[in-house]
Amino acid sequence: MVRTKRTVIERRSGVALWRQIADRMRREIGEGVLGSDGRMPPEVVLAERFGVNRHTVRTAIAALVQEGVLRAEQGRGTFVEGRKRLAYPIRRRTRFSEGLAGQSRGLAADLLDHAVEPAIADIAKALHLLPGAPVIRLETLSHADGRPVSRARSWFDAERFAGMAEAFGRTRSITASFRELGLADYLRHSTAVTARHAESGDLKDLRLSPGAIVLVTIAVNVDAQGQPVQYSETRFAADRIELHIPGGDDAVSV
Amino acid sequence: MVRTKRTVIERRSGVALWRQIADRMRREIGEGVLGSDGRMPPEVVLAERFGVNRHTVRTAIAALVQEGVLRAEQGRGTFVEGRKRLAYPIRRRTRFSEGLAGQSRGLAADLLDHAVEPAIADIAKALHLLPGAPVIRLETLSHADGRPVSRARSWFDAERFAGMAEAFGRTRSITASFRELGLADYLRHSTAVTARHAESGDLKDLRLSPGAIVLVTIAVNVDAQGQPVQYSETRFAADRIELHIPGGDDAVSV
DNA sequence: TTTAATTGTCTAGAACAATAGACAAATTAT
DNA sequence: ATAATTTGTCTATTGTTCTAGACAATTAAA
Repeated sequence: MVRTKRTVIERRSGVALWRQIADRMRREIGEGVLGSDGRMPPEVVLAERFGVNRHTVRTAIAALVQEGVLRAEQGRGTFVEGRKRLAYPIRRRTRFSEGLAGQSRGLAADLLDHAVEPAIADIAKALHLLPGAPVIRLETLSHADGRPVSRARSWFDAERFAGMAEAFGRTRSITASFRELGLADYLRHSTAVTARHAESGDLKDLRLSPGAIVLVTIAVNVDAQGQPVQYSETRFAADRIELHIPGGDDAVSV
Repeated sequence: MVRTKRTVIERRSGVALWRQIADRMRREIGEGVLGSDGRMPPEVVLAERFGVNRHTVRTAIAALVQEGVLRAEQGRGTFVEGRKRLAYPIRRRTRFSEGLAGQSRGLAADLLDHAVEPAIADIAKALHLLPGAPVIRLETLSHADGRPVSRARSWFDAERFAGMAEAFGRTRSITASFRELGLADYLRHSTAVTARHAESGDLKDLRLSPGAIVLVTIAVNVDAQGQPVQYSETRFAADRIELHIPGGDDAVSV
């Protein structure tokens, strides 16, 4: 990543100074610009650098401490708890754990909720089903290094993948669950990426502070015959994950 | 895009209520949830829905009017000016104008600035040059439908593509400029995507309000022999553009 | 024309954010 | 042991944001 200019803190922008500073420090920590030695500059120095009062910086630091990014010790200083952003490769055939393996430990996925429901238009279309056909919805949360990195909502044809929720709850893996249900392999058909502010539910699950950004991917997986098997919307904590799209093999058109 | 729950407006979050509401309305307008008929609900209704005072909603609307997303007419109502997000496809052969052709008119790219400078480590590495080797830096701004959509910073080997700035200033196209300089074709080698709050420079160029989000892509283009020809960092206005990756993969596949 | 619906403007007070200064408490260096 | 450095706590003041209410101005409908 290349950075040249100095972000100016904006007043009267509807975003409190402490929040702008917190967001910026979080980013710079992720980029290694700040606290690369694990230690943050003293509050007075940061206040000077951002052109604000020391108390304002303290509020920002308190937010990052709350988030688990920083740790403050009286008399000693403030230290970095989090680490650099993980690179998440988006390829035709990539699986969560393979993608992050080697960069992090403690990979895990939790099943938060699941339900069978009628497919709304978007999902029916993506899965090549009739609107209203029963689909299984899975709400999952993925961790790396003990920190939550993504929150996903996936839909599957309830007829073809009847035991999906049960299998995922046990295996904690989509790939493994598919295999149990007779699908040996699958490919990514399409992925749309956008970004927005995290919503309150995601703030909680991903342990973010208000104003934090999520990268959102909308993806469709297909089986070897090109039949859609999974539709999903995933929210990544933008300050913990970076999506990588290698330009390798040619792609199926949309 | 699928949405189930109702985003709660967060108080004491460091983000002013009017800004949270503005951000959310901008997003819902982009998704067609709000103002799909071109008309916004009355202020009183919006205030009720968000659980805030009418004046707070008015501040949010004023920001979106300033941004060009809404237009308010006394006695008549408030109307949508902007339109849905454009899809920007990222493929092996990614071209700006081809990508957005058919979705919008008035495509244009402006050259804001250019310079020859020594390559810093990141860029030298990406372009397979020695650190400090001369590179051309181009600062460009792209529009669609008369609205700015992306702001890019690109680097090229100054030796191989000596006339790049002049050619781009004239042709307003990277593809055309490459062709003039003897490069008939190029491919996308890699793309990294992340997201963050827009910085003050981009706020101005992309005509965004503070707190707005930009999608950032770091891309490397290569020639037919695999030799890197361009390194670029592009910031897209996240509420105007959605990146589309045919045949990618994402996080649910644990 | 009258009425209803809607945006625009004004005033005043309450809640929140930022500044300023002083000093306490803990740690490290001299 | 003493001094310097650094985070933690407290009080007071000022500016910004949010709420509340009233009413004007404009448009469209009855």
